[in-house]
Amino acid sequence: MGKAPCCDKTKVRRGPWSPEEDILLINFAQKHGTGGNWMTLPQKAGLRRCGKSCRLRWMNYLRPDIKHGGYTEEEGYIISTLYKTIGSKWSIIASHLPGRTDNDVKNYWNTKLKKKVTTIAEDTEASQTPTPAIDHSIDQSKTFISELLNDLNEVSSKSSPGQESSNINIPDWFAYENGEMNTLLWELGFASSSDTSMQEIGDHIGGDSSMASIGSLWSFSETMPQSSATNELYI
DNA sequence: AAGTTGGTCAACCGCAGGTGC
DNA sequence: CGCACCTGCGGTTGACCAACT
Repeated sequence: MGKAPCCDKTKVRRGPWSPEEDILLINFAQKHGTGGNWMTLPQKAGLRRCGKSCRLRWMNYLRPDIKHGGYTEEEGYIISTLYKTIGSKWSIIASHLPGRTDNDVKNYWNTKLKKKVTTIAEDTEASQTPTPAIDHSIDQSKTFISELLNDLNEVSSKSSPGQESSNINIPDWFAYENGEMNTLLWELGFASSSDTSMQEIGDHIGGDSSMASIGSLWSFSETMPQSSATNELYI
């Protein structure tokens, strides 16, 4: 048995939203919030739209905290780095960029960054010299890594409940001494210099850069498409 | 000036996962 | 436990616009 469609497509409006429709949705959201049922919202709000369409319009465009366009170099860098690290998990990537939506981030990557990154990769390959990363403060890098680890740990715990860290294959990079790790972090642009240590990062994360947290990260990363560059995936 | 091409981005589609009955 | 419904997500499409020929 096929899945029932979410709405009758012959009875709902489709395509671009008119200003009038936007106003109806905004007014309804301001009065009643959007926490209820999206499927019944259109009727209550007086909209001839599918609930999914209303949700998408609100989440991606009408929310008051949304930023449109004007991506900074910093944001572009974060998107590129996260994409290399976790792949097309747009919602996770967007959660690291206040005011940005998954759709917006995805569009920005597909239309601008993908080409840029490909070009840089080709240039780098041609010249055999690493492309210098954008300069970041150590604090920014630590915060960034800490948040990323939290997110990945959360996803990992959901995707493989009960998995013991002892059963996890520890990647090569984990065996790195601080020196190699520093270099790796620097190469990936997580640090502005080579003086960020795993201990510092561990302290920042909460005094625990142990096998368990790193291991859960690895168990998560095992489900990810592997990068051709061996050191890109594992942070 | 008209036609073509390429870039951008809002919106749609289908699927997966969560939840309640 | 199985089903139906709802939400969220990622991939894709298509309309619009600017740049180019």
